[in-house]
Order: sequence, then C-alpha cells, then structure tokens
Amino acid sequence: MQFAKKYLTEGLIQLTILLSLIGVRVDIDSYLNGYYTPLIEINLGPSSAYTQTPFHSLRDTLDGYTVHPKCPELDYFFASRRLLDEVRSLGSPRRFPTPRLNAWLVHQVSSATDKAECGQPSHSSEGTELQSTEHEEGSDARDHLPPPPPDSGGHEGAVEQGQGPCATGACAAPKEGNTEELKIKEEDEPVPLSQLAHSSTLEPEALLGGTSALSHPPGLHGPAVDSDQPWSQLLPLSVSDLEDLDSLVNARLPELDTDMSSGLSEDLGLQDMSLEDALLSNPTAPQHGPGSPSPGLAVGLAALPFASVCNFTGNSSQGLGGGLDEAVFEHINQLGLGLDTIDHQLLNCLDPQLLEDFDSDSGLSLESSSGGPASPGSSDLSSSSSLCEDECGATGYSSEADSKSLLDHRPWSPVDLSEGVWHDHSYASPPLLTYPHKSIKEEPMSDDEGSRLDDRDLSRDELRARAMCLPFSVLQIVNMPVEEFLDVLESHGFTPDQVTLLRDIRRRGKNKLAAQNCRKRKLDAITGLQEEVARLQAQRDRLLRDKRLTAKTMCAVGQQIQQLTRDVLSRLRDPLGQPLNPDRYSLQCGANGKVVLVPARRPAVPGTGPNKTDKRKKGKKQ
DNA sequence: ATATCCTGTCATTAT
DNA sequence: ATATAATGACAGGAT
Repeated sequence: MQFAKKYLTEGLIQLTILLSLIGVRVDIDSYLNGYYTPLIEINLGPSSAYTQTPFHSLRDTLDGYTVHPKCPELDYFFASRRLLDEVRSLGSPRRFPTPRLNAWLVHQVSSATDKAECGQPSHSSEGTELQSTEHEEGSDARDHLPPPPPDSGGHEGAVEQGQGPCATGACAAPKEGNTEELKIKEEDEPVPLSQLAHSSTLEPEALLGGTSALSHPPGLHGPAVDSDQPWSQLLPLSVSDLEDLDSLVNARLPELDTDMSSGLSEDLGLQDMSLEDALLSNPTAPQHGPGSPSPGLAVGLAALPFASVCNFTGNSSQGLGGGLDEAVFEHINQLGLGLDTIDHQLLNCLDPQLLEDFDSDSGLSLESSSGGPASPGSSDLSSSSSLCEDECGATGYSSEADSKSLLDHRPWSPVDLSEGVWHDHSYASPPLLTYPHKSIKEEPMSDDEGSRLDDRDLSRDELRARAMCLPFSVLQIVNMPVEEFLDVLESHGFTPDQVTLLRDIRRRGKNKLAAQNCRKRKLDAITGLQEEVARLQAQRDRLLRDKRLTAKTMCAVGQQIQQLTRDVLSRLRDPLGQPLNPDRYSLQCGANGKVVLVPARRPAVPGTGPNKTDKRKKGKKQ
C-alpha cells in the first residue's frame, strides 16, 4: 500500500522518463546457458522489471548459425528472432499466474554479482535507462555485465527463494524512501518474475532445444496456469518456421556461392582445340566411313606416281609437325622436284576441258577436305604412313576395301594426290572437311565416271593451278612453310602470273582454313553460351523459388512477431496499473541489440529509441 | 520457288 | 614490311 502510494505520488514524474526508457532486458548468453540471470535480475529488485537484452551476441552464433554477415535481408530475421526469444524469455504465458503482467519499470539492471547479492542493487547510467538517484555509484555496470558464471548458483538460489518481491534483499530497496525504483506490482498477488522465468522452462525445452534451464524443478514454480493465449500455438509454430528458415539459409548460402562462382567461370571452349580433341571431334570423319582416312589423303597416296613421296612419307611418319613438312620438302629438294615428275604434270595440265572449266564456280574443293582434317594428327599420320607403305608394296594398311573405295572416290592426278601427305600442323584446330554435300552420298564410281568428274571435283584454285601448269597442288602450296614457299617462288622461274597465282592460292587456302576454324570457334562459342544460358536460367528459377519461400517464411514470422508483441504489450501495465496502450508502445530492437519498449511515434521513423523531444512531450502529457 | 545452311572468298584488321 | 590469323560480309551451291 505504501508502495502504491509512492507510485502515485512520485510515479508520474518518473514515469515521464521511464516510459521513454522502458525496455525489457534479457541476457541471452545466460539465457542460453540455462541461467536466468536477467529474469533473476527482474526478480531481485524492483528495478528489474525493465530489461534490455544485448542480443547482438546472438547474431550469427545462436544455435550455431553461421550466416553471411553481408546479408542485409537477414537483419530482419535476426531482429525478429531476437524479439521472439525476448518474448520467450518472459516465460510461457501459460505460466503467468495472472493474466495481467506487471510492467516493471526499472531504471537499472545491476550486474549479476550485484543481483546475486540482492541487497546492493546497482544501476546503469545509460542514457536510455533511468538513472536512479539512489545509486550514487552511477556505474553502468550493466554494460559491463559479464555473462553469468556457470557457477553463479547464488542467482538461482535467490530466485528460488524469491517467491515474492520482498523475498530477497533487493526487496528491501524500495522500502522506505526508495521511491526512485518504480515498479508496478501486480494488483492481486505479486508474483516474482523469477517464477515467470522458471515457468518458461517448460517450453524452452521445445523452443530452445537444450537449454539447461530445464534443470529447474517444476515444482518450484507452482501450478501452471493454463492459458488459452496464442502462445502455445504461436511459439512452437514459430520455432518450426525459424528452423525452416534457418535451414533454408544455411542450405542456400553455400549453394549460391558455388553456383555463382562456378557458373561464370565456365569455359566457353573458344580456345583452340588440341590435336587429339580436334581429331576426336572432327565431324567430318564419319563421312568417310569407319576406319577410312580422308578421301583426299587416301586418293592422294594411292595414286601417287612417284614412289619417292611414298617412301619419304613412310620414313617421315615417325615425325610430327614441321618435321614432316621439312622432311617432305627436303626430299623434294633432294629430288630436285624431278623434271620427270614436273613434266608429267605439265602434260596433264594442258587439258582443254580444264581450261574451259577454269572459272567454274562449283564451290567444291578437293584439297580443302583432304588437307584439313586428315593431315594434322598423329593418327592420320600413322594411317597415312601405313597406307603409303601399302601402296608401295610394304606391309601396312589393313583395309584394302577402304583404300579401294577411297581410291574410287577420289582418283586424281599426281600433284593433287600428294596433298594428303603435306600435313599442315600450323592449325591447332584442324579444319573441317569442306565437301559435306558430296562426300557421304557419292557412290564409288567407275573409272570412266571418275575421270569425267575429276575436273568438276577440282576446286577453282586447283583448276587454275593446272591451267597455269603449276607443279604443286593447292595443298602443297598452302601448307608448305613460308621459307619453302619463297624458295619455290624464286627457284622455279615462274612467270609473274604464276607467282601471283601461287600467292593467291596460298592466301585463299590459308584463309579458307582460317574461315573454317573461325566458324567452328563461333559455333563452339554459341553452343557454350547456350549451355550457359540454360544453366543460368535454371539457377535463376531456383533462386526465385527460394526467394518466394523465404518471403513467405519471413511474412509468417513477422506476423507471429506482431502477435507476440501485441500479447506482451497487453500484459504490461504502466505505473498507474493501467494496461499499456498497444497503439502507443511497441517493442523495438535497437542497434545495440537490445529490445526496448518504446512509445510509438507518429512519424514512423525507425530508430533505436525516443529522443529528448519525445521524452519531453511524453512527460508533459503525463 | 524460296529459305536456310554450308562453304569459299574477299576485305580488313590485328598479331 | 611481310606473313599470317581472325573475322565480318558476301556470293554461290546444296538441300
């Protein structure tokens, strides 16, 4: 009665300040450790009703969660969870002895040690909290409040003994003249919040999973008051939701990282293919049937008129790359490009039909296909070698039918037939065969047919070369090293037209191969990009799904938080014993991680607490 | 007859 | 300076 009178007389003034500083504090560390220090504090003295909880320590560590610190979307989640835990820390509403929970307006939450002593309430001088004039020390011990030691049994002892506000030494504080400490007691039977705290141990087992708070014997808390409040429904639900959200967050964060990191680093395959890759991926190979070398190569080797070429091909088959070319040209040089051979070619070049068809734009090329894919590569090299040996009477080629079909496929003149031997190793990616429309469908033809189609199958440059009586095939011209080419130009006494033609043939041939490579690269790039698009699309769909799920979960949690906040506010009382107007107060989580009860402000400015203006207005009002 | 694709070629630029 | 690679653009043939 005396207390109530003091409240009535002095409370108004202090309430002006207190209301602006009001808050609820729960030490989550001790909370998690099963010690009810904050609640003990509440119980220990009249100053304990209002607490602020440094929940920030919870972030990223609570329940072992490790959330990326740069995820702002999770701020709300953690704030909500803090608030939810804050509410939980008050205990289960079921355990509330009365439906009306006192609003404990306390200026200070002393340190754990102080509270354990109970008779020496300390206080905090923080601006947001009421500073008690009774405590001269003015130390903000709360800020330095260490986590409650595990062996701080004094707290529990005090709690268990504190069946009422006056059960402990702290209760003596508000006795005589201790009017600064304001608290609104229950109108009926003051029940220490310690009991409320203990009452919360019933649910934390399910809610917090493993808090040691369960060690408290339930018998100390008295009979549980069953409540029809939504707590019993909300809390378990919220826990499950939070777990879902947590699992979602934990599951998605690393996945997202890996997806994003891996997705963008995909090789588009634009780089040149290796020789083996090129050979394996050469789409033109099947066109000649299994086990069949390219027609040009086979034909060229089969119809080689000079055994010397065959010989040096076989001898040089062990070499690769430029070695072969060098060997070939060296051999040619040794032969002096035998006049006999050249004479044979010159005889062939005077075909009038060739001259007529010289400018025909058939678009077909013989040399391009044979020289491109078949020439570079060890496998082809070996096959060509064996084939050559076979043609030269040596052991070697396994499939006579293949070589025969290839022979039938491409019978040709000596010059052109040697093209298959002149490998071009200057391209990392062997070009494609260049007669896709014919090579597969063409049936082996008779010699007459072949001879009739020879000229038509020649490329324009081949025709030009034959018309100009050039003693080299297009492939030879194209693939020979530049030094050799220059030597040929100088040493054979070609006319200017022939030199020009040789240069053009070489230029066009190289450009043709380059174009093939370029197109292949382009296709590879397109294919790679298409695959990347598909993969990114799938990733986007996954992320959108997760986003929707997360938003849904967050919405549910937010609603539960709102409901819990309303419930908490409805159970609080102001110093006058009047229920708090839920429209005028709200629970907020400040930047310091503490949850405070703050008056609602008209301009909904998100902030950590009321400013001085608000305080003044509040004070004047009341 | 037309559309589309493939290939060769030219022109240009970069290496 | 020259050769060559790379590539866009175009033309012609094949389907």
